[in-house]
Amino acid sequence: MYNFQESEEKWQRAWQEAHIFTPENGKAPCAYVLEMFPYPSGRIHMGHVRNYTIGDTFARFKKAQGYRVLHPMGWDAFGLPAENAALERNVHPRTWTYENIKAMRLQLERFGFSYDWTQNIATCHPGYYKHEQKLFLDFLKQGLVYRKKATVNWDPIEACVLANEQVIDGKGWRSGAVVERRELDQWFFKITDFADALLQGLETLSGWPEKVRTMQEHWIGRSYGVMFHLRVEGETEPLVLFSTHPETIFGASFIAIAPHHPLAEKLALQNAHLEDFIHSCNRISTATADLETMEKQGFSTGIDVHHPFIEGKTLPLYVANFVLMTYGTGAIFGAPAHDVRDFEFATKYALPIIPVVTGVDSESLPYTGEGIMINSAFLDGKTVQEARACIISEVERMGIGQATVFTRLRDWGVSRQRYWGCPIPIIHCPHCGAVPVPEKDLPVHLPEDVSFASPGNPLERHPTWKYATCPVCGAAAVRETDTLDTFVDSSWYFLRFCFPRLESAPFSPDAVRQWMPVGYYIGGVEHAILHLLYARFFSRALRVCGYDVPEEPFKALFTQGMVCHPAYKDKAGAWLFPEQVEKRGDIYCKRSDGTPVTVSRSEKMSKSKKNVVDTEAMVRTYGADAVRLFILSDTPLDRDLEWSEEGMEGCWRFVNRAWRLVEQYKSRQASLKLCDAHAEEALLRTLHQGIERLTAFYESFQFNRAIALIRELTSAFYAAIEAQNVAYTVLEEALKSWIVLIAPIIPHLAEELWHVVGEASFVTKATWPEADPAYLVEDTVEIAVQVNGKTRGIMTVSCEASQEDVSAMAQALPNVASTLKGKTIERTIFVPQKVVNFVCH
RNA sequence: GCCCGUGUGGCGGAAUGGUAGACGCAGUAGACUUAAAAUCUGCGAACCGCAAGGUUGUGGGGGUUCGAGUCCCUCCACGGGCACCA
Repeated sequence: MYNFQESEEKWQRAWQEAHIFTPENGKAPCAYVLEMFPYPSGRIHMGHVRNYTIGDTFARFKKAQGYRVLHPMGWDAFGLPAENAALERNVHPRTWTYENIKAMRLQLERFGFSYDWTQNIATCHPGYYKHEQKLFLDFLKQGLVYRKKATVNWDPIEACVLANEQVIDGKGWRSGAVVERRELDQWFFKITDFADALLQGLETLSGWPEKVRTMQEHWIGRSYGVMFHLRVEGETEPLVLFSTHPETIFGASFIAIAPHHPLAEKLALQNAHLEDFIHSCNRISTATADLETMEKQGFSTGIDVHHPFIEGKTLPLYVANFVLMTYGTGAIFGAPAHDVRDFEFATKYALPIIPVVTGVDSESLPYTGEGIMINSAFLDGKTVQEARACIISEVERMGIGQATVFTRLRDWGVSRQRYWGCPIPIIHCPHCGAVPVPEKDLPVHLPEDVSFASPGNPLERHPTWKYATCPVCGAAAVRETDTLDTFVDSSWYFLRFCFPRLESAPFSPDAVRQWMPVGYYIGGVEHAILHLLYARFFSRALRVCGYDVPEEPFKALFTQGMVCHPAYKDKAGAWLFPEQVEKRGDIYCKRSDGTPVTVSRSEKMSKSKKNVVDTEAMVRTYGADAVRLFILSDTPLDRDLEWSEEGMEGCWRFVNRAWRLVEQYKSRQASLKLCDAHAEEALLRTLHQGIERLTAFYESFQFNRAIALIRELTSAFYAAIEAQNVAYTVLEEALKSWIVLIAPIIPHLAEELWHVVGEASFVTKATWPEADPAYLVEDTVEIAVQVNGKTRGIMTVSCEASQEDVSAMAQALPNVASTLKGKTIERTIFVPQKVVNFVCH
């Protein structure tokens, strides 16, 4: 019986003691395999296990293939949960975080992942964030960081800023206080400067899933249109509009501006009703939800705006809640006949609806398709496309505007009014303004002695920390008390991970040149936009600062699906853990009292629904290898995986079966002397064809298919041992290849077996077997015989067989002959080694 | 609303336009055992048939092709992303 506990512990210790996972020097090609590093929440969940098993299997495969592999691990250690823990349990965020790191590292070590734990990084360590502060200052020097007032969600009770997600129905998630809009000075990264580059870069990322590229494309969101200005009655300043459909301008029946448009705010000074209206829009726009059901509302200002192309015509000016200040110019013209949103608004306020494209009756409004222009003066008779080009050149000729491209992407606000993050290295001087902390004074350390007893940012309230002198003029000044968004930490960690590292610089240029870009990046699809976009921005920004890093940090990306399980609820409606439930016959019952339980469909494991499986308990019961095997079996990695206890047990059985195979071989070795040349060749064929296909499956991350094939190989070996017709010398060599092939997935067992077959070194250092081409070509092949495309028989023929021979043989098959009887063959389709098809009537 | 993805046995899934259902789970029969567990071997889409074999079958409908799970059109269901984006 295989003692997995003993074996797994033994080999994990041996690997670490031998520093087997530290990248070696040498000339071999490099492979940088990286999994998205975890937030140290305290527990490893199945999602982590899936993520890291995928990466580890691939890293081990590449190592066996002779690559120098960099496969690092670390901790994305700053973040809000640490502060919440401080509030709830009166424990320091640092203590909480490092304790979690310790606990999670122990859990990860039990899986035997090929990390060099001596090279572990936590982003909350000053040795990490001091470099981040340096990068911030580099960005500042290059004008990639700026400060501006921005609107935030302010919780008046907690005295802090809330993320949009923390605002529920316009109230703070914790305090329940009505959230206010406040204008605060905040730091921004100029990601919009790179909108074009980030968009174009996507086209080069052939190793990324199409889906992720599309999501980023939409997130950046380009609109091609025209920006032009109009004269507003009674105003000296013109009003600037943006439109992607300028050709519908002759169908315009109103102008609408955003509630926070400067003109709206100016008008509100003299109009209390308008002020009220703007105020009512505020309340709603802070609450993120329910935009969909929100009713369109407008406030008629009574002011006229002059139509740009129709002399003497004016359009009424509205302030409307559906116009966003954050997109375009915050002002639009409404063409109700050809825009769903404008149509709804015009209907509500009884504004004219003027069709300007043919083929439209009142039923089909609003119409947004192609057609011929009407009611549009000089555009009449043109197609929509032609009209668009025409009106843009007309706008430019008249000097009232120009063709413009707008992006949806906003600059990245990185200020967080939080303690547990990287301090922003800035000193605010009453005379010199915002002054960078000199590099020699880095890092700006987070103070240890902070209190969470009262609301607000502890850095703000600290008795001494924020007081400093201005590095320029020496005057009394205060430190920036905001810290950086944690997404900044994860935007460059993969550069710091490059080995060997420097203490004196954020990353070593030599190491980066050697390892970057990350060859294989593996993680959850939930990071498809923010993290991956920010990291791509960082690379480009670093280049602007003179760092030699590749433009695209991740060459190939693999996004794994979620780990799912049904959720259970008892009669009282309380969630139950899977182990509290058992199946009796066809119904699910509570284990404790047998009462029936309702079962939901399988969904993402989450603590709140208790549909979680404890990773430690699984390792204890089945061993790391069996869990690794299960989590890679059956389901392709980009799909959601359904956890099943039965499947888990099946994998445990396979681990034991693999162990018994070698045991059985050893016990029968002495009697394996007779050799049947045919049987031997057949086994070697199976093996070498297996090597060929398996290598391709590993390479393309099709681990589910790799495992199916490994099982087939295993069965073939069992059959050979049972038949006793292959000499042990041949069999043993074949078994050794097989052990190397299974090692990336179940490394502990493989090490153990490697040892049993008499090898002294590590299988983890063994070389990947190569398929012998001699065994890959077959003499004969099975081909299908079809009549009118329907398969009527199968026969084995020589690979080189001619069409004539194959046809003759095929027609002689009894079943084929009877089907063909009385029919005339019109055509014979022959695809060598595949099929012969008789077309007849 | 827009964009993307998925749809194959009881279940997870496999299949360069060429034998649909590899491999696993659950099931079932047999071997071993006093018995059970474990293990090993076999069977297994549905319908008709004693069998040989036949018919149907990859969400629905249509098309291209000698041949379609695979390509094209269309509809439906589910999942995900974005969303008053001008």
